[in-house]
Amino acid sequence: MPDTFLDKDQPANRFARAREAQAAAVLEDYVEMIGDLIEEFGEARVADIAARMSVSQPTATKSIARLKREGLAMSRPYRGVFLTEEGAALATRVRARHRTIVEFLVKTGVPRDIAELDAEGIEHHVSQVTLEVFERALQARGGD
Amino acid sequence: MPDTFLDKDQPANRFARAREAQAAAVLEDYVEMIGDLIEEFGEARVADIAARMSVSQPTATKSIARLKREGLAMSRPYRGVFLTEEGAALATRVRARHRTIVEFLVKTGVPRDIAELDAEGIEHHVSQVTLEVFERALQARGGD
DNA sequence: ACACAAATATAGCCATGGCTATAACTTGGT
DNA sequence: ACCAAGTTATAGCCATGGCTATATTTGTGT
Ligand SMILES: [Mn+2]
Ligand SMILES: [Mn+2]
Ligand SMILES: [Mn+2]
Ligand SMILES: [Mn+2]
Repeated sequence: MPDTFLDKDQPANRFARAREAQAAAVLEDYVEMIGDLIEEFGEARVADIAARMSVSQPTATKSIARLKREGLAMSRPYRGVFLTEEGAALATRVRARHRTIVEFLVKTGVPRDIAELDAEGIEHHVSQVTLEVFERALQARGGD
Repeated sequence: MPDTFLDKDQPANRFARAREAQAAAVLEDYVEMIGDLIEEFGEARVADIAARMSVSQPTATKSIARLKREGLAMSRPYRGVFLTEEGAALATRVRARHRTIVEFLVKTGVPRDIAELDAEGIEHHVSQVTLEVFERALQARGGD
C-alpha cells in the first residue's frame, strides 16, 4: 500500500456523488432556515420551522432530532431550537451559496421567482469550483 | 367553492417543490441509463445497471421494480430490462437536459469533469424555463 | 390556582432506497 | 444430460423522511 494520503469519501462515480450531496440537503435547508428564524424572531420554534418547510410538526421534530444528533443544533423539550457553532457556520455558508446561485441564474436571464424555486434544489449539488465560477461571473460587470 | 380549474400538484412552497423534483430523480437517472445500455449493448442487464449506478444488484432490482410499477420499463424474470414508450420518451428528454446543463456549465467556465459531476444532481432541479435560458445562452456564439 | 388552548413530543404507520446473505434460475462447456 | 458459474430474485435488515392520531407540557387568562 502506498503511504500517500488519499482524500476520504471519494464517491465511486457521479451517481454516488449526487446521492451524497442529496443526503446533506435536508440538514442544510434546516440550519439555514433556523438561522433565518432566529434572526427574524430571536428564536426558532418547531411550529415555525415546520410551517416554513411545509411539513407536519412531527416531521420537523424528527429532522431536528437528526440535526441534534449530528451536532448542528441543540434544544431542550418544549423549548426553541438553537444552532451550535458548527450549525451556525454551516448556515452562513449555505445561505451565501443559495444567494450566489439565485443571483447567477437571474443574471443569466432566469426570472427571479423561478430562480428561487430552482435554486432550492440546485444549491445542494453545486461544487465549490462551480460556485466560484458563478461568483466570478457575477463580479464581471455585476449590476448592469 | 369557485368553479375555476386550478393547476394540479402545485407545491405549497419552494422546499416542497424541491422534494417533488427529488422524488423523480432516481426514475430519471435509471431510464436515461437503461437507454444508454440498450444503445450500447442492445440490452440492459440488471448487473450492468447496478454497476453503472454504483449500487448493489438487489438495490437495482428494487428500483427497476418501481420503474415497472410506474409504467416506464418492462421486464420478465431473469431477462433484460426494456423501456416502455413513455420510458423511452422520458429518457430522451432527460438525456437532452443533462447535456444542455453540462454544456452550459462548461461554457460558463466549469471544467468538464466537474460539470459532469455537478450536472448529475443539478439536472433534476432545473425547470423548463431555466433550461430554455441555458439553451439560449449556448446558442449565442456557441463554439468560441 | 386552575382550566384551557396552544405547542411539542410520542407512537406508530408508510414508501423509498440503501445493504448483505442466500435462493433460484439460466447458460455454456464437457 | 448435466454441472458449474454467472446472473437475477428474494428475504430481511436499516435509515430517512413523510404522515395522522394522541399524549404531554407550557403558559395564559380568569
Ligand atoms: Mn435547498
Ligand atoms: Mn436554500
Ligand atoms: Mn442525475
Ligand atoms: Mn443524468
